[in-house]
Amino acid sequence: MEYNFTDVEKRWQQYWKDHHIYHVDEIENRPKFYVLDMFPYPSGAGLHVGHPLGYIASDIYARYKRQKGFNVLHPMGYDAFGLPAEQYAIQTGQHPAITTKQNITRYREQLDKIGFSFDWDREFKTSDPDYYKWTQWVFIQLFNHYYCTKCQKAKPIAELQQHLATQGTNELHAAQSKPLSFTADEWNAKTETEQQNILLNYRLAYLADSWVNWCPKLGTVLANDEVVNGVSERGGFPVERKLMKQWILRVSAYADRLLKGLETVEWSESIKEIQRNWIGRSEGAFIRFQIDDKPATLDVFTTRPDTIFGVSFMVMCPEHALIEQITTAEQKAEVDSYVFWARNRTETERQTEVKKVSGVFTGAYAINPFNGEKIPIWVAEYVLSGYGTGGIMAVPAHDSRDYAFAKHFNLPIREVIAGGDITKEAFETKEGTCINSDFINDLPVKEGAKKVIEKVISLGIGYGTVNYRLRDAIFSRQRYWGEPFPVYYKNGVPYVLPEEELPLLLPEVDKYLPTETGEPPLARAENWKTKEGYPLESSTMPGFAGSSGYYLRYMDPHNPNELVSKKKNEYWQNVDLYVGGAEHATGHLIYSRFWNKFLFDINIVCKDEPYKKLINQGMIQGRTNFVYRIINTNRFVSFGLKDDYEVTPIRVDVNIVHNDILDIEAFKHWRPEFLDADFILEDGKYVCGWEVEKMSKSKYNVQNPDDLIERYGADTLRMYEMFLGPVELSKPWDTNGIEGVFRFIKKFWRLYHDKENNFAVCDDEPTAEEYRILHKTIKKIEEDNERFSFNTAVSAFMISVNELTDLKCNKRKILEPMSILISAYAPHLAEELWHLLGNTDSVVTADFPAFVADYLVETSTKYPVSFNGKTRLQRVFPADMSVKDIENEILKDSEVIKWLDGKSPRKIIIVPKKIINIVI
RNA sequence: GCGGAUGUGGCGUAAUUGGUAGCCGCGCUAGACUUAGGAUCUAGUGCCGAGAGGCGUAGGAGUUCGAGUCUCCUCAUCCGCACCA
Repeated sequence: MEYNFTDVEKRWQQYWKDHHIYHVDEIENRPKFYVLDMFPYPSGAGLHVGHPLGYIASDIYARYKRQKGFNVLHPMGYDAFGLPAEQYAIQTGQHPAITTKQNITRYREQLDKIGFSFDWDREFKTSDPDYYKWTQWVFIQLFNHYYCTKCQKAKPIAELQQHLATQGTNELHAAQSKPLSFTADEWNAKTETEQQNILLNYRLAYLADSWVNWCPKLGTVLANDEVVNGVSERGGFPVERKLMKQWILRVSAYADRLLKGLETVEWSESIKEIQRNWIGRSEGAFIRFQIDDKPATLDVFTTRPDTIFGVSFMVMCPEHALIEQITTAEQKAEVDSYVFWARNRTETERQTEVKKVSGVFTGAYAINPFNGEKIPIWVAEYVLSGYGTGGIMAVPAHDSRDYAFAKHFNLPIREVIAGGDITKEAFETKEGTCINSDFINDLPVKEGAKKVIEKVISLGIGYGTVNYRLRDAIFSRQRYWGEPFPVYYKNGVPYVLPEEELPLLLPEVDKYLPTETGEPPLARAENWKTKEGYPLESSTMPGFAGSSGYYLRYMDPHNPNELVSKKKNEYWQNVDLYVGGAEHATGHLIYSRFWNKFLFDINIVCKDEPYKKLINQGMIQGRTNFVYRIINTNRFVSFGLKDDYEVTPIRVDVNIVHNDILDIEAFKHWRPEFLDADFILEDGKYVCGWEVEKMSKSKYNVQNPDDLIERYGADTLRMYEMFLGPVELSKPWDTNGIEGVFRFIKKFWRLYHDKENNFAVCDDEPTAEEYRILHKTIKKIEEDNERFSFNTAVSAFMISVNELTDLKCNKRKILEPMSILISAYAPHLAEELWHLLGNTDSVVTADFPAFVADYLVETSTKYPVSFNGKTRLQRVFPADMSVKDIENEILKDSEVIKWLDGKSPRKIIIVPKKIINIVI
């Protein structure tokens, strides 16, 4: 009997649990380190081999850091609110809490089998009332704060009220939905309800009518990042635009800080770039255009104020409030029908027909403030309501979209930047010289823009500004399975509940569907109102509510009085290493940063950024196997011969295929229709084809970690997942290679055992060579761990085990440190060996072995000798030999003389301890 | 279209600072052992060539004594964004 991983793994998992080995407390004099995995949504399908990839990497790092003397916080929990459990509840009538609980139990079992070092004492799920109490609490704080644009931080709404009561909107520096203007007297004269409505214009969590992504199939509104290519991210259902009253978070107020903060975090360049694009900062100007013959103005945002003399028409988005006011009687019918058509188009339609030009003339004109020219105002879909002001000044000569529009409707195109050929296409460069532009003629573009902005300011019709693409986040969902808003309505105006009344519990409902009148499911709950009888909000919060600040709660998970205590927050600070998928780049990772910055502003947390270092693990794709059935038969032809027949490829369960060879007997019993199938073989085997696809049940390519653990053990699975390649890289799962790692684990075990599998480690003094191997390994593992290069570390373990096996080394002074080194990777194996070595404590708490450089000092160096850069031979010289001496020696070498072939070297390059290159 | 990343044996990959390209593992070949197996061990395995040797890191050019690594161009693949004014 060799290494019995089943017994060993079970035994130590129990031991770790019984002895609370992974429990962590704050320890004042010990440096902290916080390692966090993006917490999982517990889906019904359980874990497949792709999920633990990141968890294994972070677990290795957490264990390593602990052995290096850090107090490591490494928690786990569940993002438990969400659509799948609710969809399932709608179908079956079963409460989503029950499904969620079952799924979590399954997840936990699977996670436990892999041997993670999570501190489960800190576990929570977002659907626990003790947890969502704090999600609701943060919402109340957001509601009670506004963003001061002058001091660039959140401030209490009471201060804003004070300001309005004494100065009105004068000198007000607040992020707002729309600019308002009134005096203190006007404010004070307003009713309570009127004032509350106005305050919504400034609150960081506010209620507003806005054009939202409405998904009828899911019966809810979605945030921008939840809509992908015009369909819902979950389920892939169509999304429409709809004007609805919704809770919204004023994320846009933090756009600039979210952008700047990226410079302070250690994230991959690609993910920072995705966030930068999503935030989409652009510099330009707001300019107000007077409408001809009307007491109205049209505001535009432009990044190219330098092209103001090239404006030949204006465009408003179909949602623009001004349309009704300025459209002329003659144009009204046409405009109405266009606007109706455009507003009711789905996101998908819009996006697939981007190249199609459409629009309609309003009949109204604006006046160019710089030359008094009358310019026609159009309505067109290509101008978006959510960006800038919803209106643009069109400069067809220097913007390709305006150009296409002008060509289509035969509008004038006027060149104002020299250098292009506007008869062919728009000339969009930002380097160039202004022409046909009055007082900015001959100026470079940048100078021209500056001058125009100065003029705009002096005319009092605008200002230079920065605009962001980042939009406020819709925060309401018309669903059941989420956090209830701690909000009630009085006179139609929202108020938040007092903090003492939290948590506001999710009520029971008879059905998880909207009411007959189209209200969200919570409206079905009996008595869904406050003690005083005011109706409560019936929407719930979105999935990202609970995941935005969860990292904080792990610091102080059971605190009933605070989200996190000041003391514990100051100890744990923020996440040192965050591991998770790159798909959260524009969702969770933005919201979470926003949420944290707000909590920083109100002095709840001590760090401005939540996640210092981020690693995005790659996706593990499935490797699907195919068999080939000859058309109209039950005959299957092997991969290499299939081209001689007309065949249908059929996906086959990867679990009955080994190294692409089909287990024919298993195949016959896989499905009844294959029972009497026959086969055309090559070399007596049926060879399957393969393809890389997403891992999914329907493709029969799912590899379940439990099966692999049963066959090879958790340590093998852990090391194999790391061995596949760099953590960040996406790669197809291929079980074939796992045998190699399995052999390695057994070989490692055999170092400590004799042929009869008796533990046999001796106390002899190791040789210099054995010490060299050990310290080379210590150095390598330490370096690789530090740079998250776990694949190369596994390979380094294999090399040293091969070398120690060759030396038949079974010496304690080598093998004991080796067991510590490998414990982060193969904790069960390491713990067993550690105890066999006579230790009574856990290897988890052992110190990482100290590297001693002396053991690696070489007395001689083997030099590759190359001629014109091509390596020809090798020569050994003492390590301390001078360059001059080496040169003399090498030229006497008979082999070198042979390669010189009678010529004399032009130059000899000798890099000490590296290389000798002879140039002929 | 814009932005980012990647490209190395049959396969997954390695080469940390410009210094012997292919470590480690899979697969494959041959052999040993064996109550035949999806176990273990030994040797070999980038390509061409009998060999000497030649070629070789997507392709092309360049810098350098020396390039997988640096620069420029081209191609391919993946990811993100996409009427963002």
